[in-house]
Amino acid sequence: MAEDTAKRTPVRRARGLARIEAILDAAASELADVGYDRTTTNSIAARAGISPGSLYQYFSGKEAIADALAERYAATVAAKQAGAFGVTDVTTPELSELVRVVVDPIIQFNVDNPGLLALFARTDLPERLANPIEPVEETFAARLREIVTQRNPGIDPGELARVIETLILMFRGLMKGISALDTAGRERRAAETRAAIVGYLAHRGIR
Amino acid sequence: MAEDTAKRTPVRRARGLARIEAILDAAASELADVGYDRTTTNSIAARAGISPGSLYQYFSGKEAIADALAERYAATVAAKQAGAFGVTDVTTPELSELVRVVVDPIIQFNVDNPGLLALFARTDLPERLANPIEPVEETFAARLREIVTQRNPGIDPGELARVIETLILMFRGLMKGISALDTAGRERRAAETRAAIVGYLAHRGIR
Amino acid sequence: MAEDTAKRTPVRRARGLARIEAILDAAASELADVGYDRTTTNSIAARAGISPGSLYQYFSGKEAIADALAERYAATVAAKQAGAFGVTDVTTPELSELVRVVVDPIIQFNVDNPGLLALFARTDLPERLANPIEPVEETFAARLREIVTQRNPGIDPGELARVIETLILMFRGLMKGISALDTAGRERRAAETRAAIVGYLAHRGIR
Amino acid sequence: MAEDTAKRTPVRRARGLARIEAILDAAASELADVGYDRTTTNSIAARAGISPGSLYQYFSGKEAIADALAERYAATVAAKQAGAFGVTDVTTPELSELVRVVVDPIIQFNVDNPGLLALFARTDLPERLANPIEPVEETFAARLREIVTQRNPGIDPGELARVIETLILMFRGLMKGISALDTAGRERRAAETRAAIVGYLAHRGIR
DNA sequence: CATGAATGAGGGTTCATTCAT
DNA sequence: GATGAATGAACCCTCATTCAT
Repeated sequence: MAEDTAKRTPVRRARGLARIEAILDAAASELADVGYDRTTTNSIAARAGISPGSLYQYFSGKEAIADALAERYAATVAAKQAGAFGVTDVTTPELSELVRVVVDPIIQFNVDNPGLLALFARTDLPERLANPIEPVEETFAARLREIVTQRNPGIDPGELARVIETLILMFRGLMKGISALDTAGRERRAAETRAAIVGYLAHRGIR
Repeated sequence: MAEDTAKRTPVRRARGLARIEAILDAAASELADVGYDRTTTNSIAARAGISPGSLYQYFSGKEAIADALAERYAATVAAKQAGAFGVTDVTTPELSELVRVVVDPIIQFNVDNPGLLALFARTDLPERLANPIEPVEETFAARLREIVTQRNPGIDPGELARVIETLILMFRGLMKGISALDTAGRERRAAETRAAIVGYLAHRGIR
Repeated sequence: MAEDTAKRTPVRRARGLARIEAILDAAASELADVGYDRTTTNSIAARAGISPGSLYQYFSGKEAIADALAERYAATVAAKQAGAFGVTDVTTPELSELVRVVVDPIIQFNVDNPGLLALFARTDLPERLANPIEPVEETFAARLREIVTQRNPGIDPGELARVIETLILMFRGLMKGISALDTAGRERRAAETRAAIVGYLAHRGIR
Repeated sequence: MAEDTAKRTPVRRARGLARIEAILDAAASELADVGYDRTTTNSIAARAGISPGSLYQYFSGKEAIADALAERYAATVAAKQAGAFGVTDVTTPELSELVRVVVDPIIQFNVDNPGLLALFARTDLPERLANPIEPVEETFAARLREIVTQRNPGIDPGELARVIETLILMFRGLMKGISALDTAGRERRAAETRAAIVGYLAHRGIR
């Protein structure tokens, strides 16, 4: 996508990157507002302040925009995770404290990026094709897997997989509409989300 | 839409009702397969074995079909709930036992009606308009509210509302894709769902 | 394409067939006027007096229209050939007389169907895919092959193939723009076409 | 377009001319590959190694490129013809020998310039506008006219015109796809082309 | 009532051409 | 001059809805 970017003048490259970001921002907004199917390339272009044709200068089509947005989400999450996790002692803290540290940034990310959930809700993908948004959650899932394994050394791999999947599904559900809430509402939702996760894990005997 | 149904001959009315059911069945299948946006009125008609024109004899449009399907789901759930709940002692059982009795029929309903979730996932609705599917969950929510109130008499109404909402959202997330699983997979998912609900409630101090 | 046509009422079927003919007529006109690439589905629809959407009731797309038109040409040519050839003694007549009898109907067909040539001139087909119009010429080529073989029993198959190909290519070239000529011009062009064919064959030693 | 070329420095002019040649080369290749309609100005620019904007520095548009290419073909053909014809005695040789000497360079030119035929095949021109490629053939036609007149002094002008036109049309048809053939195939095609021309002329009573 | 052909606005996308840099 | 991003009209096609039969 950006292999020969270096050949261009810095100013051009900068403008191109800004355009790409603007398009992805516009796409994210549209996704949040009307979902994937009703997000049109023309509406993305309009929202990004460019013409329909220009959009195709940067992306090969609607799907490519979704892919790039998914990638951008994944990169941002990875960066956020690195920051939040890197400094944290994983084995010592209480479960509820750990959940707060690990989960809160993810919640915040969902609040900040209401388009994210729309990508998970895509209904136009044949079953056999992975939804390109999956890597976003995989970043999260991988970290969870690591933490749970470190704290529960003997855990059965199949059980681990089930637990992670359950956490992801619960989490997705609980993030629904969180961006539309006011600050107090979001904090309440975040508290319930933490409670649900801690409660589930505790009940499951996972520390 | 059906106000003057009584004027028609019984046989006509019966045929009309059968047609309506066929249309709703077809719509549910399509919804399950491709989601709301990609469900076309023509495909519904084809699946129902009627012509596109006939479909509009019974429904004023695509939206009206979704509404009617939501209503039908609500009615079915209400009926099922009545049956499953009516005979049950609500205050005595262990939480985990109660959850099994209350939640399992709902899980089964989701398994049997994969179109249901597609209605919750609609992205084409302006925020201010309630999703017509909500009544389905309201049926469930009302019963949950009743049970929780009976078992936890002094509970704060605001807290109650938050708990119910959280349960609903978790539940929705956990039902995602359950119809596509095999029997063993469904049972595992059901077990995790129960664990999540029980764990959340227990952690919340709700019995 | 028309497998279950019989199920429809006769009047509907008749109208459908008329529409198909109208679309093919319109397509042929457009092809003759502006060529394949510049023939648009919308212009075909407009010329056929229908809406763009209606066109797709009868054909799956632009390519399918070209295919159907090619088929219709092939069928018409086959019918014409049968009539002109069936009653003719092939071995006895002078070459020039035979050419007149065999070639004139083909010339007339090209005059009557200026869209035909546009199909041969398509530039959008990957080499490996046969142009769907080929069968039209194949009908002609097959008859030529038969005649030449009967009159020149010992002819080498490779030479035969080369001769037929050459005749076809010459012929295509000579039909260019014939529809735009007036009656006298057409007759002159036909005369030259016959002369070219007879001359080539005679020079080649083929009787 | 190039009126004030003289004002520029020689080096600039030279670079400009090189650019023009590069653009015409690129256009010819594209024409050969995909035909006129599917040849895009952007693909020409890319193939010429310049930007789309630069292309418009040298040509006012797609049509102008086709015109210039036609002119270049015409000039090249004229030069080639001069060379091949200048040294030849036109009245003495056998017809078949003369045809070989006159026609072979033209065939070779078509082999070497597969884009040429694509210009003749343009379908986007209103009837009233002459195809700008015609001058190419006119060069050829003029020489043919001259030769035929010299060898057949009393020929009727109308008949002469008809013969020349017929030769051109046959020839065009026979050049179709010749570039795609291997060496042996090309020689066979050339032989048939000569046979067709000789045969036609002989049958027509033209020596 | 049922039918299914007809409609036409709008979707994703391309490309000849323009213009700020 | 050269660049290549930007433009927007037009392309092929879909689908919710209507209407003549």
